[in-house]
Order: sequence, then C-alpha cells, then structure tokens
Amino acid sequence: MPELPKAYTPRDVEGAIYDRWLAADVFAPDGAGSTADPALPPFTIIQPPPNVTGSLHLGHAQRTAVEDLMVRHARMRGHRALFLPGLDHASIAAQFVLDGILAKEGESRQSLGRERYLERMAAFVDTTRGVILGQQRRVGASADWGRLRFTMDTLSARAVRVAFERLYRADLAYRTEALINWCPGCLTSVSDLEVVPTPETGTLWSVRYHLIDPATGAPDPEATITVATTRPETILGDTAVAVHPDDPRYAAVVGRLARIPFVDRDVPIIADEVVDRAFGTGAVKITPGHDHDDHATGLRHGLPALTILADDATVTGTGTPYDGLDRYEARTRIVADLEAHGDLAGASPHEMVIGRCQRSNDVIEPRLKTQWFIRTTPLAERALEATRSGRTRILPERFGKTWEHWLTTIRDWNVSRQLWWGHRIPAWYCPDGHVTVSSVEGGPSACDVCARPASELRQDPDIFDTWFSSGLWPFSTLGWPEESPDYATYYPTSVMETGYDIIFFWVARMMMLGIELTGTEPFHTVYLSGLIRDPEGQKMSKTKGNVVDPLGIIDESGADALRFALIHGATPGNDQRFGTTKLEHARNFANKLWNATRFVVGARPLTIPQDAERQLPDARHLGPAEHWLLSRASATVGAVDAAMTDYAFGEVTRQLYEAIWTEYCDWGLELAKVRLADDTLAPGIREATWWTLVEVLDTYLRLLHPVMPFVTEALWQTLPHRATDPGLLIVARWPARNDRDEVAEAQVEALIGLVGAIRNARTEARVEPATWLPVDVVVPAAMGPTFEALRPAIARLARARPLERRLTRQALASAAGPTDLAVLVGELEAYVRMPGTGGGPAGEASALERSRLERELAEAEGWLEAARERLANDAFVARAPAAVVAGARAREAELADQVTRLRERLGP
RNA sequence: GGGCGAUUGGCUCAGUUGGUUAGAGCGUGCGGUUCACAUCCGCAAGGUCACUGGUUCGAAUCCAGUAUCGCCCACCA
Repeated sequence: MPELPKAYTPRDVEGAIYDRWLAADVFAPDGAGSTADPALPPFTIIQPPPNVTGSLHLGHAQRTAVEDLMVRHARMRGHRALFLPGLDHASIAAQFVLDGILAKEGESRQSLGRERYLERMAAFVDTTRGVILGQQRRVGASADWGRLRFTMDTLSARAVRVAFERLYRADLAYRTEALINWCPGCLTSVSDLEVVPTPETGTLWSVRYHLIDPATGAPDPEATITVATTRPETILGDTAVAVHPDDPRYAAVVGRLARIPFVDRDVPIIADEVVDRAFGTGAVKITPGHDHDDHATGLRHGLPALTILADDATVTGTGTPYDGLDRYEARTRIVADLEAHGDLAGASPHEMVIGRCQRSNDVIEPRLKTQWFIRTTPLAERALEATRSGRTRILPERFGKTWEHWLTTIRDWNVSRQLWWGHRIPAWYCPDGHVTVSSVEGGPSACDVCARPASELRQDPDIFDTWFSSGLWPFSTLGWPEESPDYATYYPTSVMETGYDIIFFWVARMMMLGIELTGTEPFHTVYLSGLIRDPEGQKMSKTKGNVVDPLGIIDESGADALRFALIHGATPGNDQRFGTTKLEHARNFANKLWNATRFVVGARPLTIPQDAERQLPDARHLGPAEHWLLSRASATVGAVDAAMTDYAFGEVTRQLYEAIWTEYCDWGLELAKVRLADDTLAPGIREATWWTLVEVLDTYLRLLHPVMPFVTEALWQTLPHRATDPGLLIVARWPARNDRDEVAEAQVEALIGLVGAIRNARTEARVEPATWLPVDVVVPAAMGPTFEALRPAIARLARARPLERRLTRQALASAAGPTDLAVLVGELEAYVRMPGTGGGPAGEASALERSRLERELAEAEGWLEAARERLANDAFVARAPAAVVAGARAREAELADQVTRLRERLGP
C-alpha cells in the first residue's frame, strides 16, 4: 500500500494516476483492464468534438467533466462504457483563424492557392490537436483514445459521401438557385443559424420615385411615390414598388409604372399585403435579388431578381458609375445624388436589426447563388416524432418547446460553402449540365445521365457546412456505413451531452440525419448543460478577455477541484457563474478527503497487519456509532443513485459533500477516535470500529470517483482491498445499497444533537473552551445502551466531565443547582453544571439561564400553538394523508412535553 | 411580435413529483495551537422565498397576472 504524503498536492497525484489508467487499459470498454459485464447493455456517451482551432476553455472542461462523470459511473456499474474522443475540423472557424495568422505573415488564402492553403491548414491542425487532447487528458477524461476520431479523417470522409449520396437519391438533397446569406468577409454562404441578428441604429431614407406618365411614357416631374429604405444602394436592383392593397392613399397608382433612379428602369407598382401601411410612407421598394422579404414578394408577382453586388460586396452590373464601388461607398454617393436631384424626401435615425456573420461579424448580404440544400421538413418531422414519442428525451424538459418550435418552422439547410477546408461536395457536372452525385472515392466514372466519361466531368468546388459532418458523428465514428462491430454494439448511443447553445446547430442535425440514415434515433437522452459565465455573469469570450484557461486552474487547484466546482450546485440547462470561491470550496473538499483518509489509514489498530486483506467489520463488535455510519452510507448510496438516475449531478455532489464532511468527518471520525484510542477495549472492538471506517470511506470514495477521479483513485490505493477488487478504483464496482438501521440513526443523531446543545450552552455562558463541565443527563430507557456506548465520545466532544446518567428527572432536578443550564433536546434532558466561581458570579449565570429558557419557551410555545391550530382544523385531519396527521400529532406531543419541562425548570 | 428562463439571508446557488423549524458555500460576529486537516475546528447572527390574486386542509413549490433582468426565435422596408 502506498504511503500517503502529508500534504495534498494535486499535481503530484494526477499525472501519475492518469498514466496508471492508461497503462492498465481501462478506458476502452473492451480494453485489457476492463471489468465490464458483457451481459449488461453498453453505455455510450456522445461528446461534442471540440474544434481543432485552438485551446479549450472552461465550457469544454465542464462538458468533459459531466460526460466523464456519466461514463465513469456507467463503467463502475459494469456497463461497457464508451467515451469516444474526437475533434471537429470546424471548416469556417478554422479558416477564419488560419486566415488571421496568414494575414500577419502578409499572405492570404488567395495568395497561397487551394493546395498550399490546405497543406498549411493540415500543419496548423496538427499542432493544435495535440494541445486540445492534452487538455482533455488533464481534465481526466476517461476517453478511449484508441478510438479517437476526426471529422476530416478518411472514415468521416466516406461517411459524408455516402450520407450525401443517399440523401440525394432520396430527394432530400437538391441543388438550386436561391437567395442565400452571403458573408463578404468570409466569401462564402452561411446557414440561417450563422447569421446573428444585431440591433443597430441605421438611417431610414425616404426617396421619391417618379411615376411614368402613361401618355408620354416619360417620368412625371410632379407625380411621385415616396418609398422608405434603409439600404439605398439596393435601389439599383429594384424591380417593383409595393403598397398595401387596401391603402386608399395609393389605390389610384397601383398598376402604374415608376422609374427607378440611376438605372432608369420602369417598374410596376404592385399591391401586396406584406406592406405595413403604418410604417414609413406605406410604400416599399422591392429588391428581390437582395432581400428575403422582397424575394418572396417577387416570387408572388413574377418579378425579376437582379444581382447588383459582387462576392466582395462591390456594386456590379448596373451600368451606372457606382459599379466597382463598395456597397457602403455606393450608398453614400447614391444618397448624395438623390439629394442633388431633389428626390430625397427625408432621412431619420432608425432602430433596426441587421444580420451579421457569426464568424467575421461582417454584414450579411442576401444574394442569389446556386447551392446545395437539404430538404429538412420531412427530416424534422421524424425528429419531432422521436421526441414526442419519448424515444429520445431532452433534458431539461423545457427545451422541448424550443425544439418543437424550431423544427416546426425549419427552413431548408444550405450546406454549400465556398470554402476550402472541409469535405468537398461529391457532385459532378457534365458540360450539358447533368448532375452526378457519387460516394465513390475519386468520383464517378461517367455522367449518370449522358454517360460522358469522368474526364469531362467537373466536381463542385464547394465544400460542406462543417455541421454536416458533425451531424453524422454518433454513427460515422462507429464505422457507419459499414455494419462494423462497434456500430452494432454501441449504436444507437445512450446520452448526448452538450451546451444548449448548439441544440439547433448540432443536436437537431444529428437527430434528423441519424434517423434518416440509420433508421433509428442516435441517442435516447439529450442532456443540455448550462453555460459557464464569469463571476459577473458575463459570457466568457476572447474579446472580453475574461476567458479562463482550465489548465491554469488545474495546475493550481487540481482537476478534481475543477470538476467538483463545475458540477456542484449546477442544474442542467442553467448557466452558472464561475469564480475562485467555488474553486476554493472544491479544493478544500479534496483536501478534507485527503486528510480524512490519512487519518483512517494511520489509525489502523496494531492488531491488524498492514497488508491485511479487506474484511467486513465483525458484526458482534459494532457499536451504535458504527451502525449509524454504515446506515448513513447506505442512505447516501440511495440518495446518490436517485440523483444519478435524475441526471441531477449537482445533487450528487451535494449529497456526498454533506455525507463526507459533516457526517463522516465531523462525527464519524470524532466518535471513532475515542474507541480507537481506548486500549481498555477488546482488540476486536477496535478492529471493528476501524473496519467500519474503512468500509464507509471505501464506499464514499467509490461514489465520489466519477466526480473527482484522481484523488479518489489515489486515496483508494491506500486502503486495504478485497481479493475480488480490481487493482484500480476506476474499474471497481459501484456500491450496492444495504439496509438502513433506523433506530441507530435516530439514537445517534439524538446524541449528536445533545452534544451540539451542550456546546451551544457553553458558548452562550462564555465558559472557557478548555473547561470540563459536569453534565447530568436523563436518557430514555430505550436509548440507554446507545448512550452508554457513546458516553466517552460524548464526554469528549461536549467537554463534559463527569457525564452522569440520571435515571429519572426527579433525580436530575434534585441535583440541580441554581446556576446550572438546562438543555432539552428531543427526549433528552441535560443539566450543565456551571462552576460557582471562575465562570462568573452565580447570579449572572442564573439570569442567563432564565433568559435562555424563556426564549426557548416562547419559541416552543409558538410552534406548539401552530401545531395545535393545524390539528384543530377538521379539514386537515380529514383530508391530509394519515402519515402527515400522525406526524403532526407526534410533533404536538413532543412540543407539549418540551413546554412542560421548560416551565418546570423556570418555576413560578 | 412570439417563446423560455431567472428573481430564495451581504454574495453565489441548491431546494427531485405541494407536507409545515427553507439548506449549503463564501462573507460576517465571537471563540479555539488536543497528535487527519488553519485548505482546519466550535458556536452564533442573518431569509414575510420579487409582487398581487387564486387553487388547496396545507404553497418557495401548482394556476393567473404584474415588475425587473437575461436568453432564444421572428421577413416590418
């Protein structure tokens, strides 16, 4: 058994332990060190693979902590527990980061070219992946590194090709020209989810368009219609003006033509209910090529959609002097020119919401492009059916509503990206425009339609949205589309854990694609964590500079403390603030556990050999404190099991903290110390006491292991084990729940209460802490043996000497002096004999005693009155459950008794 | 414009299907050098559970509404 250093230094503990786990091959469910029971169903956790682009932050650490907690728990219960680690290539995010690095070197995506750029990316990713995997390891992830996967590895690539081909053949993927969200900074389209609505103050300009005189076909200098716009540059793409059909102001002009300035295009004035009569002038310019609303309006009215912006958001193709200007420069000039022509009717500040790129923060321009889309509606229906039927459960449940809303209003998913780092879309086009989608590596041999040879086909230059490959993660990592053994064994998976912020990006896509491609829901439970915020409640972000590096925390306080701090007091789906006090709390707890174990190990009676095999305490020698400890441990096992079942991990740590610190250390160890030190006791008794401490500590270390794996493993190594135990706690069995001993629990807790009350009385009377005070106590007959067994411990803890047991209250009262303090705890009654001198004048103590008792009496009478009122209520007695009424009666009797005794003591 | 969440002692948060003395950590006050731990030990103070109304024998907990803060979704130019 290893020696336990006096001081707890997490750094020394953690690295060595992780290496031992690795060496023992216990992370893999089928590893050499696994103790899994193949008869039990497997347990698979799905972790969001972190982006390769950088280092992990506290949010990742929290994810990992929660996931690892679940997988360790499942492993200890004997399930084949799979925690498959991975990385995401994060195409747009990675390119954004790399482009930044290149810019500093004076290079760019364009200057390198596709091939060199991708080489550079591969090198970049190689360096960052090591950092990320190292961080996961430091947090303690018991992940099966042999199964490490990457969304850009060859197996993922094949899964992506096969998935897309199947979707295409099922008419769930299609290519069309549509208005998409274009980021001029990233030079790619992005999905609706990647457009961040950002409130801004813009300007609402009113512009006069001149009506065409039907007689002359020329614009009328007098007759105009005034439209309102926040984007004057899009005037160049206008193909109509719209008004509300019921707007009397414009009824006469509907059907006439208006001339668009600068481009001299005559467009119809149409009536459409989309127009809000109350907004602006009630007349709207329609630009189908650059606005989602207008596009829809254009489709309804058969309007042409003109593209007037190039990829870099410069004006193009309008045949005006604005061509070649940046969109904002063009806007400025157009406004000035309108004003010069006298056609600017007004300008006012306007609060609006503008779409910006999630990645680059550029203003998104809607524009027409031919792209690939996933037809989401049929997929969403099946995902909804899965959650509605309960086959997949979302936790916390309230996110089900968000889920429903999003999936019922979902729009088709644009999966084309004009980027380089990612999976190339496996679609080929022949010179005649035929489309061939093929999952064959290297592409099809000929056009599907006209059989032109591969040499004449051209592959789509675009790549997939990174979330497309992420959406295949639960099954692509297990070997799909092959019927591999892992896929057969571990799919569908068990729990997917992630932050609620990517429920749409990722969870919904995994559900939709998983059900379609594998025929089953990819997981039975979706566990959504809250987000980690800084101590002020701000979201952590690099720009705010409040991002915390988990490694710094781990270096200082240990991974165990970090994990505990992240899990303790947190509830699923709720954000939590993270600061140093939580971390200190957690670190102190680890330290407490360390020292408690050190005490137990060092307190081994000499009659037990150091290398003794573990044995259960001899039942014949168990005292009440031992029964109490064992029973409480059972209770804790039950409470932890219940919390685990509910995914209430904060409750798990709360239960364990309370049980270990307050029950085991504060009382269990303190009560045991007296017995262990008493050499007048038979060796068997001391041995039983020690084996009890070991047994219960062992149980708590097991229960705590999923939360604090390192320190529990290190400490467990110092305890004697059974021959049947494996060499490592990580693969040891989760504790079973034993029977409770209600009587021992109640009696020992009553005596604990007595100690507390005596301490309280001492402190109130300002007795010197070192002073031993005589105490007389009346103990109900049923509690006699328990009291006798614990008498030395109580005496020590309450600093009561002698601690006399009086058989009757009369005997006690007759011995009472005027300066004594009475202590009533439930059925127990004690008198603390105050010193006549030394602690202050006798009269003072007496006054103190009176005021104490009067206060207690008033309080007790208050409760008694409340209890009586409740019982006097016939409705309560008649309608409340019998157990509640009985409890109330018992409480009433107890209070009545207490009031009587307090009155007696107070006298007249 | 919809939807969701939060509101509990000075601070950060628990409170699992409503059950009667609402808990914890930090902080605060007082006191502790006994050989597991000062990253500790003991004692204590501190809350009309945001507000209003309702349901119920009984509400921090369920319902309705109000207020403040936060988040998500949404095509008012």
